[in-house]
Amino acid sequence: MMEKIYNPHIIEGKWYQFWIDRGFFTAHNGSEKPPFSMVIPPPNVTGSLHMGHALNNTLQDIMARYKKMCGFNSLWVPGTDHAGIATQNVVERELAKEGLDRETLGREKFIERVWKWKEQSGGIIIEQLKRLGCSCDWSRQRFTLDEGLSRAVREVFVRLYNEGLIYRDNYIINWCPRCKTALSDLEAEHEETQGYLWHIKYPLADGSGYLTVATTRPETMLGDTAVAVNPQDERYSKYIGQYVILPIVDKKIPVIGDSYVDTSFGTGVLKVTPAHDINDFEIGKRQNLAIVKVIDDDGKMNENAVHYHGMDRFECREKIVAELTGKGLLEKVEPYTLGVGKCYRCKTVVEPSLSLQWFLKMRPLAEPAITAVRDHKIRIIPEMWEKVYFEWMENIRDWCISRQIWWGHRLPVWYCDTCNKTYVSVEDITTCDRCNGVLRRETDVLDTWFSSGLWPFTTLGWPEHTKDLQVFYPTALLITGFDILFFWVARMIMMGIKFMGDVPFREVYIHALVRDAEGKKMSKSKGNVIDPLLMIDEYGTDAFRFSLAMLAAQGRDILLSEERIEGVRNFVNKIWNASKLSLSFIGNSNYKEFPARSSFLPDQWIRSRSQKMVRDVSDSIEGYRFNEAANVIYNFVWKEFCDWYLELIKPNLYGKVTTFDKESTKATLHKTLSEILKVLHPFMPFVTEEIFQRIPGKTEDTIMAATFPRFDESECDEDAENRMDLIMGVIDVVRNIRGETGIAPNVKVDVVIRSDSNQSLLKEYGYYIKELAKIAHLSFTDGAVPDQSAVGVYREVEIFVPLKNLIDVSKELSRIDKELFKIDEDCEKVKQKLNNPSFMKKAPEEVIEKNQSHYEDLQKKRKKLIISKNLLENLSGN
RNA sequence: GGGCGAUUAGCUCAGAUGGUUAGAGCGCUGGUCUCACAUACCAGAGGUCGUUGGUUCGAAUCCAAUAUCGCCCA
Repeated sequence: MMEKIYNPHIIEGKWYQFWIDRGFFTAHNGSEKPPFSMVIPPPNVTGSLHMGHALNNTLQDIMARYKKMCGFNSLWVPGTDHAGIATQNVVERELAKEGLDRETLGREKFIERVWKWKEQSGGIIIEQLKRLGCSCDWSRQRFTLDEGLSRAVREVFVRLYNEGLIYRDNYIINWCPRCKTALSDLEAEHEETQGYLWHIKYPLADGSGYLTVATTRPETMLGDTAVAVNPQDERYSKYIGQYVILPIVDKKIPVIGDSYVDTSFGTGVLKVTPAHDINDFEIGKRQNLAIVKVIDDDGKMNENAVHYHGMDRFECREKIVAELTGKGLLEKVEPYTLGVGKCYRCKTVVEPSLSLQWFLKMRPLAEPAITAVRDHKIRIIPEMWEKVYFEWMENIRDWCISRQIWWGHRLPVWYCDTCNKTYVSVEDITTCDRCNGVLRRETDVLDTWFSSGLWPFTTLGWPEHTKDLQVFYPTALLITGFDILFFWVARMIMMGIKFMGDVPFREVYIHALVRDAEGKKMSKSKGNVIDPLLMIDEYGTDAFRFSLAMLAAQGRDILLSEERIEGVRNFVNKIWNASKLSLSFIGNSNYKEFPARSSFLPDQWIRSRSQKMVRDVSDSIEGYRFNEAANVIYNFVWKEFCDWYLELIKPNLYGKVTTFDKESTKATLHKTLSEILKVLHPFMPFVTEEIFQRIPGKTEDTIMAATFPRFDESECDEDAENRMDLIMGVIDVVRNIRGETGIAPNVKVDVVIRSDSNQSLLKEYGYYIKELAKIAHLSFTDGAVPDQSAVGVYREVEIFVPLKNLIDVSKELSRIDKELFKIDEDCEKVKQKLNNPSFMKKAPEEVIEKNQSHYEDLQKKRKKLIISKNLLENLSGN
């Protein structure tokens, strides 16, 4: 017995466990079937499921289940990312609560502690993915710090180093004073900030005056080693070669000429701080300038900052401005909007700082990765993102890969302090083979994204030559959000090509970001997050997933609101109830070998419609138009299947009409319901499994193993659709008249129909028209029309509803007027087209024909309405 | 500063390669507890598709400019 209201909670856990127990998620690399593989964008171990994950993994699961049902050997590899900085931050916060910090604990103990934490709470997100219904192959679950993956990372590092692509150098990097580590360029997020442009006078050394520089960061002046002007700048070129006195520090620094200087920015004089600005650093290199660091790793001023030594950099800024003002060296201050780099993990303002770090040379890796996309070895969908990809890849800069944290892959690098030799090795080493000195291992770890960049092949077993790699690499598809296009997707492409000799995936589908109903990015600080788990608890996984799919239009942000999910919850309930009714009709009959053809028009019609639904859904999924697919199903199920088909078969199956063969209808119902469930399954795994299990004669143990319906043209029947359209149209007209004239639903009306060419059809299905339109007596006429009737027209059929004492004539008249007005409007538009000689000459024939027949239909309808209007006017006049 | 995207009903959004007579959900209005479902059923109102030009027989759809909003990169 099925409940009146669908209750997801008793059902979801049950079937998920069933799928796991029966191993339905496990892919077999010995399978004969063609492979379809994806790797999950590994969520952070620290993470818990947010809307972005929910959308991302829902879409992946739709593809995984869909492809499996289409006969593919479908593999979806799950796993998590160690998320270096984020995880370390979390554990450090825990330590802080105990009054500890990692320094006092020491590296080894700290790492132990993180692992412990990971074992305890690192699995939350995996459990949440299961609640989302994800059909990941959990037997292949990986973690970026797994032994296997760690070995792969070392292997890659060593190879890249030996090829000269990895190098160690002093360069300006983004330093986070709070996380106390270097960051890559991508990890510094630029944020527009209201600041100031301070104009500071630097006196000329010869006392002949001064040059005014403009800067947004006065505290860095302490590290200035030159001022630069553009040699083309007539105002200043004469000063090149002279010296200015750096205020506060009281040091002589040269005035240099460099074409980098933008003459239109500020005063046209640039202060050059090679240790704290990337462009200044480049100038410094070109011009052989001294480099003076003034800010240390804590974000505090260092010993070079004279009397500001030890002061916080922002406090120092204020103090310097005050000092300059006092000395009369501050010319003016103007408000200025500037982009400030912030740490993507902790939002602290990053400090561009000269530092000895490890880098990966990107150009040689980027070239083939650009070509791969350009030659469509990888297709990025929507295509728009290809442009973004190219833009970034073509301007790529070397990647700072070393981090001064502890949680991560420690660089496989050893130094000999005795003879200064550097070793890079896959295996741990202890002694210097040159001088026998004791080796010291590099303390830095790698950027987390370094290991995730290897994800598509390391998860499949690389560097071992595994069967999985052979079968499942390259993966077929990657589904991810655009926020990690550079962080992750681009790097995987480069690494895949480099180490596997082939792209890591054939297609990349980039989906939008989930925002709140106001279009704002969901964030904890804004308090506008919708917790997916709460939504699942409240409305069920299926409703939640389907909502996301419905909203997942390409290239758009997804604005999610709870009302939306509620609406879909109702849809799930609709499916549940429609299935309940259908199953009660079907009973125990399994219809495995039932003849295809039914003489009952609604059967022919729904079969035809169902095929088109199947076709449209497949096409949409294949094109990653998930919203389209979801909408097609939604409309088919609710409108065509429930509102029309189920209502039409009731008289037959309840035994009120015996004209048509019941068994054919039941067979059709059986077939259509099965098709609906299968098509729906990738979107709504749970409810479809639950109902599928109740269908008599099912041949598979699980709907997961059922075959996704294939478009069957032999079931399409244009004629049946056309005839059904007429019947539905006639019913609509009667309903419309009833509604518009205010006839109560429980009051039955009489209807007279006049139709030249469709009378027999309408007579044949008269009973059904009567049922659905609440008609007492339905009769047909060839000539005379009933008095005092409302009239409606559908195609060539005239429908008369005698109103007698039922309604107000004036209401009916205004209804007709309204309709006439619309028809006249349409007529005018079409007539204009048809009267236009160029249209008639240039438009394709079928467009002209369509317009002509449309015009004729409108005219016929118009005439009929005018007649009935006159009829009513005469009557009301009497 | 460079690039990209958005602007369609009260709200949130659909509308590949131009032929639409502009759709949906929610909300709203009116009516129904009709034997699967009131998480439902039936009916209805509501839009000159941001603005201005252009291409075309024909533009929400293509082009250009402009406004507003958003994102990315520097």
